Amino acid sequence: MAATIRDVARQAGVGLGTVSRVLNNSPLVSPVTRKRVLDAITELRYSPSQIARSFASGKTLTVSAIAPFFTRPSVVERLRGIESQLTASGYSLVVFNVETVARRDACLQDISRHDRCDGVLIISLTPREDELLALHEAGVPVVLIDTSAAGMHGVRIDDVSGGELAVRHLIDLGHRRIGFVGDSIEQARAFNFTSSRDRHSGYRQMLAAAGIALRPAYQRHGVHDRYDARILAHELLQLADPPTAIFAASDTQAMGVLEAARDLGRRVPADLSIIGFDDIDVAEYLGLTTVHQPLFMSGQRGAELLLRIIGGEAQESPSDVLPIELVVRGTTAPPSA
Amino acid sequence: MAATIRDVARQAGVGLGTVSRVLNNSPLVSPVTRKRVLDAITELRYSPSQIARSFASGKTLTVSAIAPFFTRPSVVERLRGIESQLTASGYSLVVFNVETVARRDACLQDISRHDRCDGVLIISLTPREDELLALHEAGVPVVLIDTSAAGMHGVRIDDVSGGELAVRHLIDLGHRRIGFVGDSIEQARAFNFTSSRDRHSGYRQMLAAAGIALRPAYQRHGVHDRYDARILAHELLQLADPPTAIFAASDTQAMGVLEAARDLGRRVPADLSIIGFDDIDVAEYLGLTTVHQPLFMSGQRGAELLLRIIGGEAQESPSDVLPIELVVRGTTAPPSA
DNA sequence: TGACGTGGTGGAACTGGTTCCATAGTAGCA
DNA sequence: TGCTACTATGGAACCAGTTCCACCACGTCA
Repeated sequence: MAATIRDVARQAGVGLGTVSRVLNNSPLVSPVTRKRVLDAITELRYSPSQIARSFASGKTLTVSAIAPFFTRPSVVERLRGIESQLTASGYSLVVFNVETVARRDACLQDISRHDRCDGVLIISLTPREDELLALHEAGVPVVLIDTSAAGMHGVRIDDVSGGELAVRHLIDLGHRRIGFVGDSIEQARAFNFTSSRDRHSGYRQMLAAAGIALRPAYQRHGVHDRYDARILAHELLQLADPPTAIFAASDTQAMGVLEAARDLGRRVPADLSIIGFDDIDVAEYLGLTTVHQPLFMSGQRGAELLLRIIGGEAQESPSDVLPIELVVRGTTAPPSA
Repeated sequence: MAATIRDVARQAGVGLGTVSRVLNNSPLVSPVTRKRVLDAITELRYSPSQIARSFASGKTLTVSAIAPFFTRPSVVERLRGIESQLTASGYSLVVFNVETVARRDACLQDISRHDRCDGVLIISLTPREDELLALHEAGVPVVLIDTSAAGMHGVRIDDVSGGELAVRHLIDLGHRRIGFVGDSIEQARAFNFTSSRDRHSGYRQMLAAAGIALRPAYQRHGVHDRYDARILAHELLQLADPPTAIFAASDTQAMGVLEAARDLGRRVPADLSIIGFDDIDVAEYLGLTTVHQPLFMSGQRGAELLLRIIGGEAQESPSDVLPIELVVRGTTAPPSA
């Protein structure tokens, strides 16, 4: 059917190796021969088979990304960063969406067996001990984004500091009664998510540093979405002694808190201050005060790092920590009276 | 290094073909032999090379999706539908993000040459005549999502009817001065987007049907994002005789219109009614009246259709039209006075 | 003049599966 | 008992590239 490299060789009156050399831009071809080959390629409308190429060379020019909940704006933004970096380097991106624990485990196991990609990017999911071992044994280059693990390369932020940053902002404004809304502990454990957990640590540490007692009733955990966050915030706001400020572990959850405030007629920020985390696209639209993290860049850097590892460049610093920044908008203010 | 099928054959004391048959669940293997082979596989920790498999069989078990502006919530939702359907069928998804016209053209050209995937899903981008020809010639199965083209399979909605539906709602409420904010005509032409154009047609037809004269000043076009939509809405609202209602060609653009109303102190819906299109996730959050289209399902159906085509099942009906629905929320009301 | 190096070239061997043909074994049947 | 038919099996050929070794021609240098 389609022309093969042998057809081209015959047509051009040269050997197989020469055509291969032309295809791979080897300098060891004389200009005259090169032209003859190129002419034959054009004439036969030849296009090399990528699969045969991968098969013979062992390189697939493909990278996999494993991402939980693909629809979360923060994840999408990271994927966009990954895609931009990969296509710039001629690599393709295969995407795996993880929405259940079973699939999470299946994906992480599969990597170790697949030879379908040259490397893997794992977003927000932290491999467990046994999985780390399997990955190491399989020898597949892996870069973690938004997490880290012993002996693994990664690109992340300091979530504990981020939590501290958010809570310090609230304390600086004069708040003492500060609530927290974050991910369900069971879900986080099942998927092995760490960001909400770490931001929560930051929350606790900063309160402790300010001499504010921790109140268990002020700390709520639920599924990472607007709906659960809204319910949790309802609970917080209906306490006898409700918080005057709430730190949500993500902007998505902050949106749920905003809804709850609206439901209960609390004015934001007059009656209630709200701060989120991530600085996703709609945060600006909603005027949400939040902690900005470079999402697009995390994907870009992660992909770049992975490609360097694939290319055989040894990386001294295993983990890249990106800067975060407080973005004050309209949902935080000093507590009223 | 890793065990090959020949190692397994030797270990199990059987022939190559038998191992291959076991791997492919052929019934032509006796239970005893099958067990021997499976034991050898376990013992050698053998895992078949996917690439070699693709190479030999010509099937890649991979599907490509070409999507413009990956970050748009509507596109993400479609991709999620695609991914869910594909993984359920054991296929992988390679994603190509298109953000420039050059990349659009490159992607569409590449498909015809690549043998890297078994089929292609194209989201929102309509191939041109010459591209259609090339695709046809290449013989790659293609399914279009959110568009259609002569002789191509597709999954879409009726955007003209959608535009009519939105505008009829406004007319029914008593509006006569109705503005439109949609995609820039140049950009739409360059990418060959059609949805905003068709929704605009629906707008014009419904106004004509209601005997309302078209006013060029009421129809504005800009880049498909919040920022441009905000500026365009500003222009509309500052006309001497401003519209009492605005139909935005997408929810994203409706968000820009909402911002403009806020900027200028117009109350929504008292002073200004706003209707969007798509019913993306935040539309509910914002209480935006809009035209709902089944985004997730469009991806799912498109992938399903593509897999059937790849499987060799002839499809009689080339184009699948999904239902749309008016969702009335809080941003539309009768005009005041 | 002969030894040596080097740029340019051809082609066999190899990658790890699938496919298909040949063949052995065995049951069914007249 | 011999013929047929069908199951179970082995293994060569094949997919389309890359890689590497052998080799030639030609210039350089002692």
